[in-house]
This record gives sequence, structure tokens and C-alpha cells, in this order.
Amino acid sequence: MSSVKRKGERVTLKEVAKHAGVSTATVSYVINNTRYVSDKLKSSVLNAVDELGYSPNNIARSLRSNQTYTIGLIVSNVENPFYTEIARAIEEKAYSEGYSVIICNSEDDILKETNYLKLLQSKRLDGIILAPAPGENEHLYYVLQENSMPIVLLNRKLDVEGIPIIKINNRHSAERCVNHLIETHGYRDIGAVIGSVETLLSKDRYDGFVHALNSFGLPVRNEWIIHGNSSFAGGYKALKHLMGKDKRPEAIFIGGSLMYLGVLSALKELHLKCPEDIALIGFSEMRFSHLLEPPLSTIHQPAKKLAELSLEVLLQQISGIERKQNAFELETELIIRNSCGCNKM
Amino acid sequence: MSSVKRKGERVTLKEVAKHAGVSTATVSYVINNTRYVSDKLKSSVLNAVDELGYSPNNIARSLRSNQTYTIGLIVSNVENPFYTEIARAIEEKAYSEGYSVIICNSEDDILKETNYLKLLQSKRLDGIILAPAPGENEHLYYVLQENSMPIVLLNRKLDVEGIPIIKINNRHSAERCVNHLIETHGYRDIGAVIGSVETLLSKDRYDGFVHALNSFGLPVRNEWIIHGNSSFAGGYKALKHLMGKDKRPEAIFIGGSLMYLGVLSALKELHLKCPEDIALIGFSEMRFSHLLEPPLSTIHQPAKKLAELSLEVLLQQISGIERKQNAFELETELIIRNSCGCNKM
DNA sequence: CGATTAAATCTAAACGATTAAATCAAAGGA
DNA sequence: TCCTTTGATTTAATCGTTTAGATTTAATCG
Repeated sequence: MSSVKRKGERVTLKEVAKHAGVSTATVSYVINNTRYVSDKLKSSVLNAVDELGYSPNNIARSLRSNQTYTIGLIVSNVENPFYTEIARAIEEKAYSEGYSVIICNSEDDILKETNYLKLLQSKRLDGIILAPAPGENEHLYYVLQENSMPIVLLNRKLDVEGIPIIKINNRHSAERCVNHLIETHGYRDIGAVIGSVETLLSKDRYDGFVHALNSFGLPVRNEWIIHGNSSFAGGYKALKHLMGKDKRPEAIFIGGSLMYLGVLSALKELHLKCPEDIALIGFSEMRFSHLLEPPLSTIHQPAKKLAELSLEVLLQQISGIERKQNAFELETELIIRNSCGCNKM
Repeated sequence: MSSVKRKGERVTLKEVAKHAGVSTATVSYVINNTRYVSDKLKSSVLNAVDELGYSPNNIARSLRSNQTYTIGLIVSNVENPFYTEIARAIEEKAYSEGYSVIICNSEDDILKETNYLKLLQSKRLDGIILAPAPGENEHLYYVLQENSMPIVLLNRKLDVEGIPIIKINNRHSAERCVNHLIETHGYRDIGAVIGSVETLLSKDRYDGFVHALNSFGLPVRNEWIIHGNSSFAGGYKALKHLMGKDKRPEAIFIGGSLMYLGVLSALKELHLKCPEDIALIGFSEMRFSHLLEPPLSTIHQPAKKLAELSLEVLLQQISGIERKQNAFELETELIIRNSCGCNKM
């Protein structure tokens, strides 16, 4: 074959029907197994399907049935290891449930997020799983108005009744990190590198951080709390900034995987040793945190569970099943390695 | 609002038309800017759109126009750092071109790949970017028959004329790795951990490895060449296996990111030092290879360029533009860090 | 003023499936 | 035998757009 022919010449159900000498209804019934059809007709339909290489047009189906069997996943960036894992787990479960997933990176940009929401709306997806972007949520109300599509929120808050939200216990997790720094290592000068408090996620982590300090009677030194954007570069810049201060903290709590790596990279560049010169602890979803130098002490989030739960709730929402529960909070695990100053491998 | 209403009650173009007191054609013309419409009618249409909260139904559009503005990306697993980057870059460019992307993980499983191909076919996507899964390609011919959808291959070969293929120079890249081990460090006992030779990708890397040894007159010792599957576990098992031999190699060439990390992890577990006990070099698309212990000497692939080029070629294919060139090969970069025995940072 | 032309709008036929409702055929019952 | 019932198949409306082509309206001109 010299080249693939252009579209628009595909075989339709109608042609199958003609070829098999039956009506379109019959073809539809045998393909979807939705009514009894005599063996004789059934086999001639099947033959025709085979001979013509018929592949049903799901667009037409969707138009008729109002179902696309496709959902959207909006995250800030799949390259963030946490969202990579989320995306993977959602795709896997979605596949097994007969759904496809369109992946959207909002890049923490409200405009891009809005555009994607409108687009997914127009594509009539069956539902959306939406992870946080910082800033106001006003643009979301547009999508959430009546007659709109099912949606579940991941680590993100919205003051609309009936929208399910799935999250981990960010506040408590942050607290445990800081507690560890204080209780086990006796650090008192503790800084933080956290994303914008405009997201629920970062706000909660910030609150946990502050609460831990307070509970030990330690002062919260605002000049040691850097709110960057939750990226590698954000962490990198934050650390450089922090190390430029007259008085430096002894330990730093870090509120996100990419920032953690950025911090680490900046540290290396400054020839500072971790944990000797400065101790680190925080959120990292890197599957390879233990291979880094030093092995990172981290909060481990149950990303897979989170993803599966989100999809489950979304699918319930799609099929109109009533939920008793609207908010779900999963627990995390604190994994102590070396970066905080502990010696375990 | 107590709860989002179920679907099926959305406002249609027809309703907009009635509300604005014009025909559906007129509404369509103003929405798509496809014919001149008087200011008077135009504004009343726009008003109606606004008041009713109309959002066009792209399913109906697609049915009419035979265009979905959606493409499919099939990779073995987005969690593989190389494909994460590919997915990200494709999504970004696709977005800017007005396309969405459905992501599919084949898990190197021919059945899953086949199912996805059929599904994407049924969904009438505009095109597919297909990365390799190992094994025979027979199932692909089904998708590639006449009247089928545009497709481009990433690092994957297929004997069908006119199917574009985009790849990096795998053979030469592997060769350079091994050359470095021999020329710079004088290693003579060199093993390899590579994926299944049933993929073009791994086959090329294998060939490069062998060719390098040959060109220095070194023997190819098959017991030191482990073909695992290209995963973390694959690398991990391969190394353990390799280290169980009576005579061990001094250095290992590794043909993939995840395997590289698996090898590293197994090494740590065995308390073997790299590069002192065993030197490593190979393909790793980890953005953070330099933060690992030791910093990895790697081939760096221009994933972003690869992704953008693939999409570009696919879009050309979709719009029926003739290509002069059907095969594209990009060059890689050898980045020397510490794992091979060099001392540079 | 009527004819001609151009401009703006509308009518209605697709696109490719699903599915109520209608039709047709055969069997069963009196 | 004729009527009823049941079962298998078909007819045709529908989903929400786009877009030729028909129609209407307005403008121009001899």
C-alpha cells in the first residue's frame, strides 16, 4: 500500500447492513448484543463486519447515548512525580473500567485551566478529576453550574455543596515532619519551603508547619518561610535565597517533591552537606528517594490509593449513585532516611 | 445548588437559535465566524449564547466534520521518566495546536496495545503516536490498513511504506557509552542490561554494544548480557543475576532509565560501591540523574525535541501534507558524571 | 418602476449510530 | 379456519451540529 488513505471513507453500519442483507437495527442488535437475533442473520452480520473491516463509530454512539466513556484529568504537571503516579494509576483503573483519560497540564495557570475546563466541557467528557492550581476558584463555578459535568477534586477545596473532595492529611503530615525535626534532633531553627498558600494543599502544609512550631513554643520566623512555586526551580531559588540570610536555619521542611529536588540541587551547588550543614525533611513522591544522596526522609503519600479512590468516586458520581460521604482523607507515612540527620538506611 | 443535575439537559444550538429568533445556521455562522452575519443578529445570538450558557457539543461537531482534534499517545508506561517527558512535551505542543491527547499505557502488553488501538480507532481520533512494545507487529497491520488513521512511530519499526518513524540514534549512542568504558577507563570485562531485543529500541542498543566490543577486539560474553524487561524490577533482577556469576564484569552498560535505577538499587542492597566495585553507564532520562549517588553517567535523549517532532509529523500527516522524509533520527548527548569512574561533577 | 444582482438569512439534508414503535411471520388455540 | 399471541425484523425518528443550496431582502440601474 502506497499510503494510508485519507479519512471519510470508512465503512459504516449502514453498509454492513446492506452487505448482510439486513436492516441497520439488526446490525446494531448483534453488535451490541441488545436483542435476540436469529443465528442465521447474526452470522451473516458478523461475516459482513469481518469482510468489510467495520469498526463502530463511537462519535455517533456518543452523540446518541450522551456517554463518551472518557474522563479528563487536570493536574499542574505530569512531570511532577506525584502526578505521574496519579496519572498512571488513574489510567490503569480507567482502562479496566472501560474509560479513556485525556490528560491536561494546567501548569498552575488559571487561564490554561479554564480553557481546558471549557474544552472538556465541549467534548462532553463523562467527568473530570481536578487537582489544584493556585489562586481563586471563581472560574470553576462556570463549570459547576447546573447541567454540568461530574467532577471530583484532588487536594483542592471548593465551597460548593455536593462536590466530592479526596485528599491526604496534609496538615497532620507536615506536622509530623516538623515534630520529628524537633523531638528527635532537637532543632529549633527551622525554615520551610512551601508552595503558594493559595492552594489548599500548601495552605494545609503551612498550617501544619506553624502548628508544630507553636506546640513546642518555638517562634515562627517568617523570613525563613519561602513560598515559591511548586517546581524544581522554585525549590532551587528558595534555598539559595534562604542560604543568603545572615542567620540560617538548621533544618528545612519542604512541601513538595520537585521543590525538594530543587533544594537538594542548590545545596550541592553551594557545596553544603546534608544533613551536616542543613537537615531536610518533607514531601517527596519520587519513587527513588532512597537512591538520592543523601537518601531523603520523606512523607510518602498513597498516590495510587488516592487515584483509585478519586476515580471510584467519580464513576459513582457519573452513574448517579448517591454517596453518604463527600470528603475523603487518606493517611500518609513518614519514612525516615538520612536527610533529616538520622542514620538509618 | 443542592447537586449538579444529571446530563442530558444541556442547551443546544437549536434552543439558542429559538431564543435569539434566528435559524440554527445563523447561530452556527456566528459561533464559528464562518459567514458574514449582520451586527444586529450577531449580537442577539451572542446574547442568547450568554444567557443560556451555551457550550457547543463537540461530539456532534466531530460527527459532522470527521475531526476530533484529539490524538492518542501509546507508550509502555508514563512512569518511565523518558515517556513522562515525552507525554508532557506532546501535551504542551498539542494544546497549543488545539489538540487534546488521550494517554495510553500499553505496559508492554500486546493485548492491551491492540485493545487500545481498536478503541482509539473507534473513537475516531485524528491520529496516534505509538512508542514500542516488544514482540511481533502483526496486530498493527489491522490498524494500518486502508482507510485507517494517521500514525507515527517512536523508536519503533514497521515494514509498511509511508509510516513515519522518529527515533534517536540508539545504536550509535550505545556504542559511545561502551567506547568510553574501554577507551577512557580501560575496562575489558563489560556486561550489559538491556530490554527485549524484540523492540527496535533495545535491538539497536544491543547492536551498538556488540559493535563497540568487536571494534576493540573484545569478546562478547553472552552470560554477561541480560535481557530483562525494561523496568525497575527488570534492572534489579538483572544485576543480582549478574553479580551471582563466578566471574563478574568490571563495568555494565544499561539500556534504559528504569533498569538503570533498578541496577543502582540492587547494588546498594548488595553493599557494592559504584564505580569502585562496578562501573555503570547507560541510558537514563531521569531529570535528576545528577542528584543520585553516584551521579550517573548517561546518554541524554532529546525527549522534548523527539516529542515535538513526532507531533509535528503527525499533524502534517493528518492534514495530508506530503513529506519528503519518512525517517527522522536525532542525536543524543553523552553526559559523563561519576558512575563510570570519572571524577567530574 | 421592474429587472438584475448581490447580500443576508433560512431550510433541510447530511454525519453514523441507537431504539421505540410498527410490521411481518409463524405458531397455538378455539 | 380464523383469531390471538409471541417472536423476529424493519422502519424511521433522534442525538446536535455544519453547510450546500434555496429563499428572501435590499440595493442598483436603465
